[in-house]
Amino acid sequence: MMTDKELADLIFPNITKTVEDYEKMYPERNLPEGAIVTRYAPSPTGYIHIGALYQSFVSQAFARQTNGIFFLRVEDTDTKRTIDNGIHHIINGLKEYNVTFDEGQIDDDNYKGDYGPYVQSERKEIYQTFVKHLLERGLAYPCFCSPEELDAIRAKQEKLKARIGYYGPWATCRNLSNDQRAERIKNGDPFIIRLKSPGNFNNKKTLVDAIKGKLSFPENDMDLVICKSDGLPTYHFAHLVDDHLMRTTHVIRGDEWVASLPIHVQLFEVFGFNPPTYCHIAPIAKMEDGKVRKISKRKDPEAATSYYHELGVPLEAVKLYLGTLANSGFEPWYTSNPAVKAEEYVFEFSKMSKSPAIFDLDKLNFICKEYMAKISAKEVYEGIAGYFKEFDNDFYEIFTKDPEYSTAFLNIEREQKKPRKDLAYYSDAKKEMWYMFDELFTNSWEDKEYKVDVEMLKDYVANYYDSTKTQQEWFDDMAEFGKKYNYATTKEYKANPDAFAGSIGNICEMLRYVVTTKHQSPSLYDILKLLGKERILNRVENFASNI
RNA sequence: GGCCCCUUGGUCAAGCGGUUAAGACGCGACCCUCUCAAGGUCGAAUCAUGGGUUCGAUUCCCGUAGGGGUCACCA
Repeated sequence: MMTDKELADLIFPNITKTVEDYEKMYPERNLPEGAIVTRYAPSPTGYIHIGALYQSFVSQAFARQTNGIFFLRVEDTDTKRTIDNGIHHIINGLKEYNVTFDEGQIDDDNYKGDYGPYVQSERKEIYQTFVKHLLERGLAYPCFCSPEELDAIRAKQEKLKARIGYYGPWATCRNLSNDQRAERIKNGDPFIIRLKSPGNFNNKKTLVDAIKGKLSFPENDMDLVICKSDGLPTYHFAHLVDDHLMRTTHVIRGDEWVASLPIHVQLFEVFGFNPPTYCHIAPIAKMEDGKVRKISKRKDPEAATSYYHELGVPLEAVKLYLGTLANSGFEPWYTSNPAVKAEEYVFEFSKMSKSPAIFDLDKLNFICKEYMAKISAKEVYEGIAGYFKEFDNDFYEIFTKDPEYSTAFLNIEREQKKPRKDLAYYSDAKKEMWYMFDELFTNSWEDKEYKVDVEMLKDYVANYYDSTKTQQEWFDDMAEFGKKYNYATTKEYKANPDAFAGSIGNICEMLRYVVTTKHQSPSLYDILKLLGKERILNRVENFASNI
């Protein structure tokens, strides 16, 4: 009769370390009371989902606000999904949003932390040690069922309306003798390793999730796969080993995992470890045809963080938006604190929503505008330059030719108590200010109906306009000039429209139209000043000859 | 289908047994020394449903409906 120990040695002859060895190697962390140790644990697909950004941003905030640790663990046990450079894209993609790590791979060439390796494919020996530990105690067993046999079991269960899964009487390999197992292994039969579940489906179990609150469910009685045929662990088992050994205090992850909680809790119990605090975050959703659904990588371009980058959205604003979704207290906090960073807010798990939030583009746009108005013209300039350098080099060249000029335009109506709010995205710059550049200025006055007194404007610009005047003086001058052509102040004109040719406002309007080709623009005074007398006159004359 | 979770205006949401049920986005109206963008004022719009418990339920309990998640050698 072969013992469990002998079987374990047969399966893992090269594993000589023990669970205890690893316990000593990765001791409890020495951190201040209440410090949160958490992680972001992506598969290296290179893709960053908006929900993943949300989770990592929140996780980072929790760790930092408690003087804890936020680390990156690469979950590459699914070799089929791993792509080259996937991690490079993830690290750099998150860095754009100021999400950075204390441990794990912290940038393209540097690694940090004493609880590694932080890449699952490099932890094979550790996982196998833990699997062997179970095998030695008869708490796990090799299973030789082929995918076809498993399908057959499932089909039978469906027919009988039984619970689907590998458990109890359905778990046929559970009852093999060790001699039978050894024989099949020696025979070269492929196998995987399952946990011999001690759970009873009829026993209820409750636990408290930091976000969802009290959760109750039946004990897990499925004999789950813990070690795949390639020798790598499944997610569940890797989660147990890694989060225990890395001394994670809070597992912050999407709530698609709550259904796995019975399994995870059981795994910790089997080893006698304390489980971490679970924090299951509701997903970011989307409304489609009146139905709510999780925002999807396949169907929704806006699911990728790169989408916002390409759109020219200020990435800080995306984070601010995510902050409003995370905790309702966040929004009043940042609106009343002009110069703060999103991650400085003290988040609370208990204030996170239990149900999905529908992504609201209108709200994001609003936040973008607020953000753009709050930062300096210089910062806006940098953001715009960065965007166009990547996506429209022609405009980039023009825009950056005279940084002072461009910045001055961006500063119009900015340094005041209620700053101008017309830009939402960096990419808006081109359509908002193209007419400020002679290279782009085209004779495209489209409003053919609109009547302009060209002679009057020529007279005004040539003989009255003075770019050194203050705004008030400028306006007063224009009022004075207006009298010559029988244009009154707005008030006077409104009171007696028939007595005048028009109002000062009408003169401004004509000038604005001629100079910008548009009926709307930022402060005309500032635009004229930036353009300078000569260019204004050119445009007026140009208008006269093109009309 | 089994198991689990969720449900306040169009959206994000406050509320935690007694409130005229906050606030924000969006929407509408009006006001505003040059137009826009803003800003200001006002407005429309919410407790899924049926039973309990209670002097009193948006708040607590149960059922119903609707929604979501999950049932892989994927994470």
